[in-house]
Amino acid sequence: MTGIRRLAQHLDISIGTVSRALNGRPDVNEETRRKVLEAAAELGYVPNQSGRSLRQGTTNIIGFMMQTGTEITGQGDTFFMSVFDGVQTVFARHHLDLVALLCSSEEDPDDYLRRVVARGFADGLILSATQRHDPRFEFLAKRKIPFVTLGRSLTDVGQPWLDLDFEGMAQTSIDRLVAKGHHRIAVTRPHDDINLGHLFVDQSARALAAHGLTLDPDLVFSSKPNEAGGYHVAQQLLAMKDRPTAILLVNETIAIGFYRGMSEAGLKPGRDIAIIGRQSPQSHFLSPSLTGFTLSRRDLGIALAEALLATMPAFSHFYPDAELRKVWSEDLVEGESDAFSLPA
Amino acid sequence: MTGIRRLAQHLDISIGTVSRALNGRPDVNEETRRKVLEAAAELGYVPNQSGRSLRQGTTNIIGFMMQTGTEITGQGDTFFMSVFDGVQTVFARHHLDLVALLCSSEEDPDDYLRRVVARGFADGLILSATQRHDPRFEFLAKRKIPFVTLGRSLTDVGQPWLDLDFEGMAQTSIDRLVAKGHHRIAVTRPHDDINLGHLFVDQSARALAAHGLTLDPDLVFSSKPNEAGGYHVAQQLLAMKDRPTAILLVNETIAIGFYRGMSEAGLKPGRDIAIIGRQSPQSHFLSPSLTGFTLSRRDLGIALAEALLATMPAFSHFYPDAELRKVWSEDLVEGESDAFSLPA
DNA sequence: CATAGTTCCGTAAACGTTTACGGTGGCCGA
DNA sequence: TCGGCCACCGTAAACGTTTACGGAACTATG
Repeated sequence: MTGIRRLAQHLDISIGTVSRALNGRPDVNEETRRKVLEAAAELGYVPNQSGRSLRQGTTNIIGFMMQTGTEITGQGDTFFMSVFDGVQTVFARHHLDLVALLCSSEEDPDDYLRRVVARGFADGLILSATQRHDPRFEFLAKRKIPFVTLGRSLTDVGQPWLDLDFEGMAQTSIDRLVAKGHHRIAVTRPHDDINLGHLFVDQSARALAAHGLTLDPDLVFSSKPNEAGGYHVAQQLLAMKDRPTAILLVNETIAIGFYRGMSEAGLKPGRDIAIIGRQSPQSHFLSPSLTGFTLSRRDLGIALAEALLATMPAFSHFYPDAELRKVWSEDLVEGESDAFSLPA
Repeated sequence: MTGIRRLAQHLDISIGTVSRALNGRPDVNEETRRKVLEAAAELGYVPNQSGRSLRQGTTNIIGFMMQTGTEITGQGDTFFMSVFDGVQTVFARHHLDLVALLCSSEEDPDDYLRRVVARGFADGLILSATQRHDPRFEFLAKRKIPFVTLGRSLTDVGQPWLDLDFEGMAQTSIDRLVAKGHHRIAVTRPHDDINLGHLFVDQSARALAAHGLTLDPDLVFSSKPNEAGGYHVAQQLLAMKDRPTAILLVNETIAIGFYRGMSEAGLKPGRDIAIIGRQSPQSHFLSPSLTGFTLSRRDLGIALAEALLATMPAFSHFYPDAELRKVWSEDLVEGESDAFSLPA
């Protein structure tokens, strides 16, 4: 005699009533519910997840899919850890278990997702490292699996997304640098069609245009989003005959490599080139200090979780007015890396 | 009509035979097995995991528990990502699904583990960030849940573990530095009772003793395993009147902070102080280059997976002679950070 | 030919839940 | 008194598998 049956026998009531009591159904006497909960705690009863999954066709698991190994994510990965943390706190309130599904570098993300879904692993999914054209979207939409993405994509199937505010960052940065007298300004963009990084480039161009300036195509650098990428950009940029006086480093981690590249060339950020980047735990140890955007990753995770739950029928009533699609603004923290200004 | 029943009906055989065919049981005609597999592929049938879990009492899931948010892990987290990758490749061969269980900074790891286990989440677990005295060990042992740990602990319940070769690193480092004429050598250790970091300190002392030297207690620095920790160590160390001429930075990421601390004081690694640390993707961007130990994280993950499977009855025959307890040696990559030597 | 053994397959129970359905008893109003 | 309603509870089916058991057909052995 195990599980709920044991509990029922111990209380001398039927298993149906026990189940109803535990699941908060209305049609059970409050007095008996009290007894059931008490006995459950006493006997240390916890419902068997396989049993309820089988019956309800639901797993109570949400998967957060990330890529490992490959340098696509690049974020130094503490980024995702923090976001995950925020997501977790929301789901915990609903007794949903959050697990990280790390797609190995050896496996195709699409195949991996297919396996996960075929196995009926999760009730909902969070996708990161979205691609410009991402087949996963349609796949999930066709199977009616609720999901939300961290990052935009051109493949829109109506799912909720959250993303960084590329446009806002570009606008703010350009305005700031132009005000300091710069007119040859370089920007970086993701090397592949990850996310909608091109929005950053586009908006930079528009912002420059508003000041009567143009974005030189030679000053758009494609970079892997890691230290090596930034280092490589520095090498390319410093080899130019007519090198820019300022640069926007849109990714979190590339500033570290860029600094290294500059110092090897005997140059100093903020003195020889103005830099605006993004803050990260690692960037705090750069010298001179980095001027860059900062982001509450945890809040981002919370918003991500709420957006997902808002689309799941069983939970949507908890979040009637969640923002389903939202760019996440970042604050600019001023450092010394963009101190370099040109005479008017 | 769904699932295996549909498949059976389509083939006009019994569901029992279908199940046996799919699960590779011997008592089924090879010809029918072929047909079943064919039809399964055609109809896109995949067994319902809840059903088999309920019946077999097994989930086919292995959980890799990590801590998030808190600075305990510190490894810049790419460390775990890489290890995870290695684990994954092994499990994939056995159709085991690996998920990452990230314990939030807000939750007690013991409570978190309790929840995971109560839910019957996984067939086996990998624990990281082991503590000097770790209650999780006995908890799992009592429930007879197979697990392996990445890191040693004084709480030994006979489970397999893999760990870094603290003794080897200490011995190699001390010998090397002493050969360069250093006799005031500092070492770092984890700030809390994480892992068995004290082994590093102990072995350093023994190695020094073998050279007729002693380890000054004032030169043992306790450090959080992240950039800030290294920075703090630098500040303490540089403020000393009789400061050491060399230091061992046992953690992967603290060198970055230590470098920063030195440069702020106008000092240069490898010129004013000899440093031996540990390599990481980030440390490649340090200048001067770091002399440090390097580790095949992926291989470590593979060994970890094999050690776990070796203790699980259903898989142990695949790994008859897996090494269950092993320190993982690292190679020393020579850089410029320990160039500083003293005249004999 | 009788017997034993082997190979293959069908039957049905079991895993632990949830939930539709129906039933009992009490209360209330007509 | 009766019918109806309500609050509560028990019964049993269902979810999709796996597997112990037994049986049928066939082969080998004497």
